[in-house]
Amino acid sequence: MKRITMKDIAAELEVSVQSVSQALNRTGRLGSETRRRILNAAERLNYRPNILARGLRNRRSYLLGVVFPFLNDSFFSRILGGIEDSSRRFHYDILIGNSFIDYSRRSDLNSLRRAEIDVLERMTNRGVDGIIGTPNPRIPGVYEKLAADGAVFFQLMKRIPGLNAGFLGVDNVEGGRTAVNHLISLGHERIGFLQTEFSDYEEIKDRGTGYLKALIARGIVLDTDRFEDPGDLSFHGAGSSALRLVKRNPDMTALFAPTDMAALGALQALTEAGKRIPEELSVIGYDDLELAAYQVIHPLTTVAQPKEELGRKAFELLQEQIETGETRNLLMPPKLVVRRTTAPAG
Amino acid sequence: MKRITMKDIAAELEVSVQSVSQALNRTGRLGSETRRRILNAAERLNYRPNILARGLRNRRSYLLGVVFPFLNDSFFSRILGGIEDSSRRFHYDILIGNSFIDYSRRSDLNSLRRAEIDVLERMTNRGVDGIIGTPNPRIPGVYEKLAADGAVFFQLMKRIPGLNAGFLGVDNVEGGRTAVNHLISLGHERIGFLQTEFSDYEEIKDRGTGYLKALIARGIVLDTDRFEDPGDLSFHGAGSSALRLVKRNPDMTALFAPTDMAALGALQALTEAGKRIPEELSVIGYDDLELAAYQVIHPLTTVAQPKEELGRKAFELLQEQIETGETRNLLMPPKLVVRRTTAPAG
DNA sequence: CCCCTTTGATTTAACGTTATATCAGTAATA
DNA sequence: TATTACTGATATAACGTTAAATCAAAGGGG
Repeated sequence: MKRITMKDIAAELEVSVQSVSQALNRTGRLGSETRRRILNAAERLNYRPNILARGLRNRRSYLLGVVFPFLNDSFFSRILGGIEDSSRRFHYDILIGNSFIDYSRRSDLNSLRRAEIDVLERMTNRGVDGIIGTPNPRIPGVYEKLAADGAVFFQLMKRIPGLNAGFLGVDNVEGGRTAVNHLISLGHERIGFLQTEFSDYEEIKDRGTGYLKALIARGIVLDTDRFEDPGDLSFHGAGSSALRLVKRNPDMTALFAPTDMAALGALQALTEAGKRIPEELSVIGYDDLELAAYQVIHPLTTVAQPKEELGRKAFELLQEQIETGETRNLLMPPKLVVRRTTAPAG
Repeated sequence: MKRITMKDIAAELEVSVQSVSQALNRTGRLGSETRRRILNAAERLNYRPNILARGLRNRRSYLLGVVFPFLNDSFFSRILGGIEDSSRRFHYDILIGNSFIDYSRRSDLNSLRRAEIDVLERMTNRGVDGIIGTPNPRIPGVYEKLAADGAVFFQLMKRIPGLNAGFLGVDNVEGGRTAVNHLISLGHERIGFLQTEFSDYEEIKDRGTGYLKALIARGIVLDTDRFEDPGDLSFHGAGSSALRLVKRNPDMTALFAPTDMAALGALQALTEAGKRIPEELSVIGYDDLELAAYQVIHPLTTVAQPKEELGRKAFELLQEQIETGETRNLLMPPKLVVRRTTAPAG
């Protein structure tokens, strides 16, 4: 079944194609009677605009690219949901792509670079008005080209130093401080931190900075070197780290794990080692994954990042950037969610 | 910075635009020397094809629509990852949309219908070659129009009765049977089932059918009415259901929860009620959400649906449908994942 | 009654690409 | 040498839409 075009409507009513366009878009000055007839015919013939053609002509596609390292990740997919939620209202459609950023496996940078460029090029070739993405800071020189390809880029969560593009993230230093302040306010002083061993996990480093700042601000004297353990922060890696920390610091009463996954790994390992939580050791995580909320034995106290809100906000900022050309940077506050892995120090 | 078009290359080399097109696409018959010069210039000037224009001309967009009830859902986002994985290789891009718009508000069928139609229309207006989606069977008459709008539709996970469109799902009866057979093989006979109270959860009903069939096949005599409890299968609802079941059947030694979320709710409620799992009661779930794998105390035995594989396969089938016009239905086998919530009956 | 403005509509051209037809020149065939 | 067949390139038109220019007719003011 052939799709109805403006041409068809024009032929049907013996008016010009332009009149049809004007009636449908309420531009120009068309007699109300003619407009009515055209609108009627469009309805009757089930006319649907061809957005490709419109985009070609207008050099404005109302298409948005969204590039995340992973799509099959609960964290990013919730952000995506937020973006979709907003963009729909403004008649933007979303083209998705993942860039395969893979920190843990240390896949070679060149192929990552290729993959990332490839996704972006495919999007710009489609004429996207803009791209929201979480860039890989280890791969420089990828996003700089974007502007040349006519697309506006907006950075979400991660940021390329010196790149002239908007950015929205969460204040990780503040988040770390919030987590540790919570522990301190419960009476804890000897607080451990699961540090990352990878130098480019900037969010984790920042959360560690927040940890230190919270301690200093409260005047807590601590050999933090002894209370930090650099591991890989995977479920199992974090478990090992936590055990090492506990062994090294028998007097430790609380632990700050900078990701929920790490917190779960720690919980698992510690529980199996016989530690009672939170009676003997308080644990706090970071991210508020859905994983965390449904822990059967240990609903996890954590710091929440407003995922849907991040997506919505990112879209607003991108849109603004498209309209005005101005780039804005913004930090949203994280939020503490108290569940059942933390308790006053005995 | 203006994007380079074929026109620009043509002007630069003083050849026709058509020659440029032929060189780039290896169509027609162009002298190898001319072709070389054009390819060189394209490279040098950083030419990028305009896929909108190509799509307009070719009436083939290499665009795919993906419509799920939710985007911010770990289950669907993993499927999406699979689709993306495949489609990328064939130079398809993916337009996403979610059909269950008002998840916060309690929405009536009519607005759901509007939302679903809206998403689909936006996609067809973009000239997508096809749409992969999980339709809402409670809303008939939505997808029938799609063909008229020139788009191929492929059903994933859920199916509209009588709709002439391909379908890919998981065999839920078989899955239910697999789960219960596992319990039976561990020596359990008095096995409970968390039934749904909603009549249109066909997957759950099917899993229940599998439950019954497994019992019959092994010659187990059971008052299944007494061992089923129809609840809402949410985390908390499943918890209440599980408690009711246990109270009503003190001799019950195993429980089949037809979703992981329900299983977690049951675990939570049962554990709090003092039930030791799996010593006193075996529990098996369904879905293999990431939630399940990381249960600290109770890593969950479950039936896994191959999510990424589903996505990939769905794409293959859709592509085939685009190429040949033939629609295929397919059922993939679910897979048992044994973890720590099941043990031999004491 | 003529000029000017307004109203309502059409014509033209363009967005970037590509299928089809065409054309000029050369080589092969009769 | 005239005819045919190929080779390498170009010209034309079209996909569906819309901005800008144009045009015809009607109304208004002096």
